[in-house]
Amino acid sequence: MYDFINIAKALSDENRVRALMMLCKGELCVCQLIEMLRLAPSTVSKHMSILRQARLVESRKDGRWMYYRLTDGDASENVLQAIRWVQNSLAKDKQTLADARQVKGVCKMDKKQLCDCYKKPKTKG
Amino acid sequence: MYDFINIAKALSDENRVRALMMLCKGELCVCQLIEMLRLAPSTVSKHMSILRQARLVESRKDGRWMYYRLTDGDASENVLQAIRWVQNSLAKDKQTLADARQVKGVCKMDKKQLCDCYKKPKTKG
DNA sequence: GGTATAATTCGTTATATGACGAAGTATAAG
DNA sequence: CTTATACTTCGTCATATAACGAATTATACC
Repeated sequence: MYDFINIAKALSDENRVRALMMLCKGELCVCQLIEMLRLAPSTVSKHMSILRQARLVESRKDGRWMYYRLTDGDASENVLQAIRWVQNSLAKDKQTLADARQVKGVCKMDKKQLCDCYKKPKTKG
Repeated sequence: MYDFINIAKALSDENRVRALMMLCKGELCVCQLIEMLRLAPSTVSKHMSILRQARLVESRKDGRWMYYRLTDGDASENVLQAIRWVQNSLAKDKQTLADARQVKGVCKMDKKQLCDCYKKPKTKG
């Protein structure tokens, strides 16, 4: 029950669900998620840790960069079912589609440049 | 997205999830849910209205009694999938099994007697 | 009609959550 | 070794949520 509630809570915030959907096409770095969600680094980090605690995502560290991806093989059936539910429910969602479009561009950007963005006082719009 | 988040929020409270699971075997009256959850009538009523807003349950009024049941046929695929996810995740959950056992007894009780219970200052325990 | 009653709505309170910036940690670069 | 940097943790604040009892609504019974 506790695990279930944890997953449901993780899925009850729009920014977390957006992040989760963005990971459908492959792993993303925190700085890329920051760029997409337009939230403070600390906020995005917290969101991702909540998703990870719920076992919905996994992470790997590559140097200074932290990558998050959807949990796959080694996930419990309940987690997998939850992920399928999110994906089915939001496959045609407006925000999801817009994010999917935009994330492609973000992936092409140089990560160094990306990280510089959120240090300046909100120049990028 | 809004609908999805609404469902996830509805599922992120243990008492609401317990209520939902109790409805798997058939409809229940509010007074029966009050007895099971051991919460104030106003609290239970609020919980059920949240579940209804999320379209996870439907209700019918029979005289003074209000019955809630799981949404079935006329539900969206996303709602049905959410319900299946809850059911699969919690089929073997300890709390769920205990509730299933207890709810049988509550269903056999006289509703009038049941409703009297929560008017007295917490005698039943 | 008036009273009792099942449920809901309203108002209040305590706690949980989401946001941020500052401080801290771990790794890369000089 | 020192500095820069990508991310996380911590502390704080505003808002959301869950709980309750009081007041209200809708229906049954007299």
